[in-house]
This record gives sequence, C-alpha cells and structure tokens, in this order.
Amino acid sequence: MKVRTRFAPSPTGYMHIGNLRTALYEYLIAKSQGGDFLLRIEDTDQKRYVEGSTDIIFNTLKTVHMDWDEGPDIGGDCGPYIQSERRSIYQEYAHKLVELGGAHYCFCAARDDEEEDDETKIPTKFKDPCKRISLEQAKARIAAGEPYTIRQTINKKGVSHFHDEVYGDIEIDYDELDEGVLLKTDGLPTYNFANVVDDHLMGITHVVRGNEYISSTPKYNLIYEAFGWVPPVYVHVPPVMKDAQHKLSKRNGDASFQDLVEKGYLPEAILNYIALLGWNPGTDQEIFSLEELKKCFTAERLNKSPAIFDIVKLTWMNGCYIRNLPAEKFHELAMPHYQKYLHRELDLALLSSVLQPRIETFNDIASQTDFLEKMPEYGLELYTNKKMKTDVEVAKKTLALALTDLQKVSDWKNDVLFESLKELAVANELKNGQILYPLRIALSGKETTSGGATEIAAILGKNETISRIEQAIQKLGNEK
RNA sequence: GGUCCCAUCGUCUAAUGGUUAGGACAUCACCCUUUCACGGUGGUAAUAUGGGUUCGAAUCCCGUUGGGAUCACCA
Repeated sequence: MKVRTRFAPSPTGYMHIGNLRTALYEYLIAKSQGGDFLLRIEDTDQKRYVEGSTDIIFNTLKTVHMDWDEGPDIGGDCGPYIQSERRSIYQEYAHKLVELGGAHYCFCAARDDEEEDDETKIPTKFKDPCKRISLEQAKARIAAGEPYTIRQTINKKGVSHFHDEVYGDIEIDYDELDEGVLLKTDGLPTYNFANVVDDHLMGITHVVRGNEYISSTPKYNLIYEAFGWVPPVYVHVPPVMKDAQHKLSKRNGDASFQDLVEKGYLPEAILNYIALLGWNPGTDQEIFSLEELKKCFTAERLNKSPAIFDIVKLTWMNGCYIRNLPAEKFHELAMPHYQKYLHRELDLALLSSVLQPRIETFNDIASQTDFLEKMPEYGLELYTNKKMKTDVEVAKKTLALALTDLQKVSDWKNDVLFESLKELAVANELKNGQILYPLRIALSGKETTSGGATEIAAILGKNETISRIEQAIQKLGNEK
C-alpha cells in the first residue's frame, strides 16, 4: 500500500518550529518510501483563524522545498483540502456514527467559557443526561429546531491498547476517556472528529503529531472501529522545547521559522537543524540536504524525549551552510545587507570573500562592517599590543612609513599591498605586525576585524585608505 | 489530583546486557596566522536516585525523585 502522510496545520498564525519539524517528519516518512505528502488546512475553529496564515504555511513549505502532492491550492482526488469546505461530509458521517452507536445527540447548553472552576465542569462521562435520550426523541427535538451537538459515546470497559512507532505499546483505560464533542453547535466538527474522518477519506497511512495526542488516541481508534475503518500507523513525536520546562511557542515570543529567516538564517540550515532535533541518522553525519534526508530517514530513529532548541548550534550549522555557499551566491545574499548599511564606494566582491568564512548569520554583516562606513571613536591604547610589539611610538613611525609606501602603490590589490608592506618591514628591520597591526587600527579603529589590514585597505580603496592613515597620524601627534 | 509519557556531558545525541560510555555544538588550551574567523590537535564534562535480576546493567524489572502531557463545543 502506498504511504500517504499529511501535514494538517491550523491557520492560526506563524509557522512554529515544532510544526515545521512535524511537517518535515511527515514529508520524510512519505518521501523515503515513495509515498504522497498532502497538505490539509484545519480551520474548524473560526475564532482562532488568523488572516494570512494559510499563505504563511504555503510559503514556508515552498521555501524549504517540501512540495505537497495534494492540497488546497493544487487539488487532488480527496478534496477539498480545507476543512471548512468539508462541512457536509462531517455532518453526514457524524449522523452516521450516531446510527452506528459510536456517538449520541447532546442538548446540554454550551459551556460557559468564563467558568474555569474544575467543579463546575460538566462531567461528560456517564453523567451526560443526553445519553439516555432515545434516538427518536432526540431526532424530534432536532427537528423542532433545538440546538445540539454530537458527542462521542464510550461504553467500552477495560483497557485500550495501541501501538506507536515512537513510544511503543501504550495502554489506556477506557474510563479515562472523555465523551467529547464531535460536531459542534455551529455544525462544524472538532479536531477529534474531523481528523479521523479526513485521514480515512484521504487514505492517510501514517499520522505524525505531537505526543500530547497520545492520551486521546484510543478515542480516535474507537471512531475508526465504529465505522469499520483501519486506523493509521501512529507516530507521536515529543515537543521541541525552549528550555527544560517550556515548549517553544510563538505565544512566548519564541522564534518562528519566519523570524529565524529574518535573523539571517538560511532555510536549508534551519531545516537541517530541526531534522536532527529528535531524530538521528545513526551515523556521525550532521549536514544533510533534504534529498539526503529523504534517502536515510526512518521513523525508528525518532526520539522519545523532548529536545531543547539550541540557537547556538543552529548558528554554528548556519555558518557551515554559509561557508559552503558558492561565492556568487553568498555575494548575492549578502548584497541586500550591504545596501542597508554601506553607502561608500567599496570593493564589495572582496568584502564578500572576507566575510563568507567568518559570519554565521547574515545579520552579522552589520557589526562586521560598520567601521567601513564610518571610523569609530577609539583610544590610542589600541596601538599598544605586546604580542605584535607595537605601541603609540611604534605606530607613529610605522604608519608614516606605510603612508609613503602605499601612496606609491598603483595596483590597489590585497596581494600587492601585502607584499609591499612586507618588504617595507624587512627593509626597516621591523616585524610584519609592527606595520600591519597599527595599520588596521588606523583603518578600522578596532582591535579585531574581519580580514587583515591590507584586505581592509583593498576594500576601502586607495583614497579612503590614505585619508584614514593621515588622520590616524594626526591623532597620534595631537594627543601625545 | 487521576491517567499516560519521559530521564546519558551545559545542549543535541550514539551505544538495542560485555565500549577506556562515542560524536557534534558550546567551553578551555595549543598550532596555523597581518588581528579575527576558518582549519587542525588536545583537554574539561554525562548514564537522576535506591533496590533487584545477571558472571556482567546506561541498557531488563520495581520503588523514589524530577520533568512533561492530558482531563475544552482548541487543535
């Protein structure tokens, strides 16, 4: 039988990292076995609907190249793929379930949302008075226009068993199960019902979802059973955590996929990182393209325990991806950042080659290049460096030497500049660092920079370099 | 609270009864080097706890502790 999985998000806002990881696992389970991956929008809760979130879902999946085989935008044999458009299907099946004895009509008034007190909760199990209403009576009340819900009927005793690919065999007592609402007063189904009906109708073979659904899984199996349907393979996955106690959630302001992309992370790196958050290949390999993941993914290597999202490791991995980018691609991606911060005439191609091995996210560009735009304020103590054997006096002397030397250079390239200054050092019996270290300070006002002194000079161009050296010499003279 | 689930370095994890408990990130040291970064080498660092079972336990069983989930006309 062909493997079919589905990603079934609610359009309630941004794409969370945990959601994306679930989607990835669903995608990989299908694609590793030549199966289908479908997209279904679960918008049965009109109150939580957020405008535009469906597009975010589409766009996110597209940017990470997780293409779906059937979905709201492209259709398929099992449409529609938006639950609010499947209303009549659920109603048909819900009433059918009542006939089959798996559910009953309930006329209890809608619960007051204000009431939070545990004691005031309507105990749904055994005490639902509507369970005792005969089918004929119930139908008559409905015909009379009385509002109703359809509630699951659970009469089974004993313990329910089911198998989960990640957690193994789970046992839950039927007494623990609530007779939840399946079809709401508004005629729309709850997740508990829509999910089962859709997964069956869409031929879903593997259901991947958060482990918070483990305890309600027996309820879903009861519905499958009542209809005579075959339940899917269950793959419950642990949550992605912010820290040991809290799940990662947008609600707490934790980073969403979009946020990370805006912070300068590459979609491929994010996807690679989250793939490994709760799954491992059984080898030491850590860098995976989506294609590679498709080849080696197996649900057996999914982990049972929650994993803390570690931005530091993601940052490292992003650095790996940045370094592996073709130089032109890096330059292309860096360009918008340059345009944002740098307005002076600079050798941007050289800047890119200097930056590529050094930055870990594109947002690092700002702090790495600020001095190119404008010399920062700095203190003369920067010129003193024990290892480089420099101090203010040495700097005064070597900057003057460097100035006259550089003024003679016409082919303004890093190699040329470097060779020239190296020869200058030899000629004056100086260490390279005694010329180059003060030069970097003079050009950047910083103790450390991306790239060496001559690279900075090459990026800045001859005029600006000469000008900055002159200013530095003046500063050294004045403040003596 | 009832029920279910989870527990290896700070973090992500490997080791499906026999390993000096391995790798990666982070961290520290050294090397490379015009600073920084990259790269290289090495170091620090873990089986929550108490009992079993076994010749032998991170691994199997029970208890304890800690954590999470669930008990909605949300998903």
